[in-house]
Amino acid sequence: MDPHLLATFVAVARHGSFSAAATELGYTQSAISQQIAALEADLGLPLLRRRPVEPTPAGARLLEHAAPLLLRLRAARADVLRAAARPRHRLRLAATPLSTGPVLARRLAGVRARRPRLEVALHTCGLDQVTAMVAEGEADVGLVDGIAAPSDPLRLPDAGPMTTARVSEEDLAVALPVDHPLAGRAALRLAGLVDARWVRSPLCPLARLRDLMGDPAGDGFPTGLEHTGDDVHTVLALVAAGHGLTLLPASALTPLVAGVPLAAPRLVHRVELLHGTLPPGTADLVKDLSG
Amino acid sequence: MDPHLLATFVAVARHGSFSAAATELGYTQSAISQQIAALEADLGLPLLRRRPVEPTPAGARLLEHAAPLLLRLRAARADVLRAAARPRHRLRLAATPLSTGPVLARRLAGVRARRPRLEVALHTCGLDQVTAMVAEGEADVGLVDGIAAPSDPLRLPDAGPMTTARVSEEDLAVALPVDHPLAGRAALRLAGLVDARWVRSPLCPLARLRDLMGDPAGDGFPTGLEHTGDDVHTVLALVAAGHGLTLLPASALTPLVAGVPLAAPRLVHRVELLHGTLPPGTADLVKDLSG
DNA sequence: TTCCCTTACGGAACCCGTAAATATT
DNA sequence: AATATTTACGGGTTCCGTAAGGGAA
Repeated sequence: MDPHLLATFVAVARHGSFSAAATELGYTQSAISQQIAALEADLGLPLLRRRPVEPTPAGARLLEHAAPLLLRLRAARADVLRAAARPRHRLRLAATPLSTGPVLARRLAGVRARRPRLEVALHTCGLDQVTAMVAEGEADVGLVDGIAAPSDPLRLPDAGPMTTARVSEEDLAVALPVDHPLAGRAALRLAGLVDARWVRSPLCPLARLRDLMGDPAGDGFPTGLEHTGDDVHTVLALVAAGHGLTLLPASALTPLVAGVPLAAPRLVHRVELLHGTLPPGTADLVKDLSG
Repeated sequence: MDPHLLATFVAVARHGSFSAAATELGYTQSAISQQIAALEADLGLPLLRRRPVEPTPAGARLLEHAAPLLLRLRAARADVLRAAARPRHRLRLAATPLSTGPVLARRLAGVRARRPRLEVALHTCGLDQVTAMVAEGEADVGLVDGIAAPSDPLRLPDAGPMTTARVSEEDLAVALPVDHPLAGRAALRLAGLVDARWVRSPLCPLARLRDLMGDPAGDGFPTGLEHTGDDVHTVLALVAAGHGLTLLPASALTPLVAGVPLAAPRLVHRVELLHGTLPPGTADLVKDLSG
């Protein structure tokens, strides 16, 4: 189970082709063929069906393990190197789009005011990428958001030992078109909305909602439209146009949409700060950010 | 970061000696020396100080990553092989000692009554070993227990993607010597016991209690005596002899000790069932066990 | 000196590229 | 026939064992 072989296996499975994987990895097709053969010999099982190239059941299982394993390997390397790295006067932040609410923006402003020479780089992307960037040391600190019961921690993808700290919790609102029949309500219950049409987007993970409603595998929260991307503005526009509902922190609402407070179950939009071993000199800085 | 090198690094660090690690792993000292040199060259950092052999700060960080990484690697291999394995009429259970309460024992009896030809092997050991055994396929199903807020899942060590299911939740009791001044109380609050003397044992993880009391790094729950082992009987004897208090599920109490219900915070002793990909034919069996 | 790790060196195994063979569409 | 994977083979590298070389107690 050489990680090297595991990585080529993942590449082959992703491309569905030995030759394409070879091109990506800078090997010859022959080398890829030999590597896959070596991996299959090691496990004593066929992992890929050929022509067309697709994983066998055993291969599919291995694929589920491979990516997180390789990530943790990179994360371990990054963490060790980071522990021995020089102090920087540069803070690299990775954040999910909704994590940068007013609470954090204010704290970040405070940090910058106190340290005028500090350079801050902020990159926004999806949850998995944020955790991966923090794990691999491409970002010093990550900011992630999600929906949770009050004072419950977020459930984050596992990329090795990392520290999390609560940054803020904020009320959730159901975003609706302004002319929606429910737009006038004072508050809404989630249970009454499981059959409404929802916009599926990474900003509002419906699977998480089903989970919280005690219906993990169920078919609640049907989606008329699926949006891929990290863009809050787009989602608001989709909701305003009547494509479906979504759940957002109250501070993210705009005049484009109507926002009705979510009454029950009691859920919050939670923001957490995420980091591995911090480079020397940034520890107090992180403390300022987490409050 | 070859896992092979990582494994020898762990062995060397554990033994504090190149030669001892060589003996354990079946290599010559020279080979070990070269492997460590290769790992240090790969990372560009010294990982071990020599004479005496002990990890550098960077090496210490790597050690924290290495063990879980190697476990996940073995777990991935086991999971893939398991997916292709033959059905067995043998169920191998691994369980923490307190996980086998009356609820589970009854269900297990039911399963055996319905499947007379089924052989059951049960091994009890600590939490980390149970998860490792399940991950590596040495056990088909694991049973683990812990203290949690009601209907909250347990926090388990991470050994790769595994499925957990709630088996039972039971009230907790504070175990006291029968002649203890508090033994007559109708109920006790945990907050009033943070300064009492406790028996530290794997059966009642005090770190977890501090965590639940919102004092993760604190010095609450002082211990007069530390017990290592998986033995409930011994812990009860220690408590009865006045070495300290402990927290146990009500069903584990014996006449040796007095048990006072825990009133606040509301905590339960929770048992969960843990398994990876199940061998064909055992899926329904697991469903019976989890209820 | 003794113990223990490091370095030098040689043989075997491994890994990848070239190129020919083979299988599927 | 065309495309894509497998196999054969050779050169270069890696890896481990033997054996000699150092440094600390």
